[in-house]
Amino acid sequence: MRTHELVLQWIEKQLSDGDLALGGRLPGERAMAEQLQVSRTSVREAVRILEAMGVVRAGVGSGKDAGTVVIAEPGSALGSTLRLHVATRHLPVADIVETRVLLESWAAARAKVGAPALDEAAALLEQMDDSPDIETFLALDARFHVALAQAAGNTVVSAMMASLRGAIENYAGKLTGNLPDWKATSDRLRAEHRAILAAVNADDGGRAADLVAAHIQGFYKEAGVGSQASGR
Amino acid sequence: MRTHELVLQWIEKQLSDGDLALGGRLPGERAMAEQLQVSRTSVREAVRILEAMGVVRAGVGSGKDAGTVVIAEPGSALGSTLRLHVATRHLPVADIVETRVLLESWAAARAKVGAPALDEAAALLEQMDDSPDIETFLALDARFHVALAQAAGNTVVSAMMASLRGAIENYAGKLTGNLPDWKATSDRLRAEHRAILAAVNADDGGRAADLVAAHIQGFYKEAGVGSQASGR
DNA sequence: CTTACAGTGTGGTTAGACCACAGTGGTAGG
DNA sequence: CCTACCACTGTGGTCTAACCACACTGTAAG
Repeated sequence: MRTHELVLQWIEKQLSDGDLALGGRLPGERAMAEQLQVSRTSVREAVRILEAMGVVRAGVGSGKDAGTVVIAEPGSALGSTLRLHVATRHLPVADIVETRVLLESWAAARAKVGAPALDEAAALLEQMDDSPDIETFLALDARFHVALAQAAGNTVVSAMMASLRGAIENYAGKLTGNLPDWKATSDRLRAEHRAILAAVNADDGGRAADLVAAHIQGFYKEAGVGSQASGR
Repeated sequence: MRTHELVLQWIEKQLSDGDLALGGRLPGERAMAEQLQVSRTSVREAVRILEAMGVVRAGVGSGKDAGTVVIAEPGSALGSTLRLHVATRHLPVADIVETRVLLESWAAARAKVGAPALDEAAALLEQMDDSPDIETFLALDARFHVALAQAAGNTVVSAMMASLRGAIENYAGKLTGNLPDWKATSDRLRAEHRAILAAVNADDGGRAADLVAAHIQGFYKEAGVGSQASGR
């Protein structure tokens, strides 16, 4: 077994045993190295991996943002991983879109009326009305979809949904260039968002799921991603 | 931007541009360091991250298994990430099981009759008949479920399903200790497997999906993971 | 022709040094 | 007394240079 894996095991055990909790701080790299009798390099490699997994965040200096602290951001981490695999052509964009439809439809159908995330989603829609800028619109759109997914109350589905979105974020941005009329498209997307949210709030899960599926597929279809789409 | 991120960007660009393909070899660590004008340490941190993502595999020595080669194993990588997050108590096991049911049901419903993966699944069932050993049985069971998921033809769903399974593999192993009668349980699981496969081969997707959902939920319920189950 | 072995290039690991950064606390100047 | 400055301390970030184990390759000895 390689040295940095030993460090990983040790840290994972600390987490499992509850000796290290969310928001907690890892010992300094030098301290860990001495404690485990390994070099600081090996400790750093382990920390790097955990950072890539969204399990910790490393900060220099001193004070509240300093040191290596335990966080919980599986979404961005999974997103980076998927993005890389898309780059290797092993994961077709079409499969990602299809999976997104699957997860988001399920989440829309299961969304709990009254969930705080739904209020956030509504607020985001208001902001989108005043955002003609494409970048801003897409950023808010992403947050809207994540909020919707969170309303279903399954953290794993939320994380995966966010990661799928993140994996093809750049890709989606480029696709807007294919659109003939951005204003018309964004108006339509806005209307669809409101319809989806209304269906969810009316506790009509089936309708909400159908609307979400059509919403996502419609965008990629208009932008030129068919079911046989090639990567990039 | 940190140095190792620069290296990551460079490698990702090589992948995106097609200069580096699946099965391809990265330049040696020393060569990359010189080419990018960074230290070998930073190159190694980048490689570690890619390795954790299942994008590359590093091997010592020389010859076929040596060097750092591009692979595509998102499943195990995502699984490790999820497992760590389960350790932080941020991802409840119940959510993982629920997501597994969602993905596998979908895959069972979409499985293409005649897919090679179905033949493999059938062969695995034969092997399971001769495997009274719990460990062997569970390993084959995992492969059976993955094969079933692959028959739907969506690489992202396959990878995620495999990762979910992997994330709670140890957990599932411990759960078998809760079972009153392993032989009875395994006989039932075997029968359910055959029923699922039969439904898929009969192109009865709806029935296959229902059977899969009941199969997975049944196991965890019998082993003591309720919908409100706590992690570990 | 076979065998043994030095050579070469790979990743794996280590030690030690220096840097930038951000709080902390003492101190000199107002 | 108060304020502004600045050295101090501990954090992660980076780099260099060396050595190791490994696995193949080519060559030389038998």
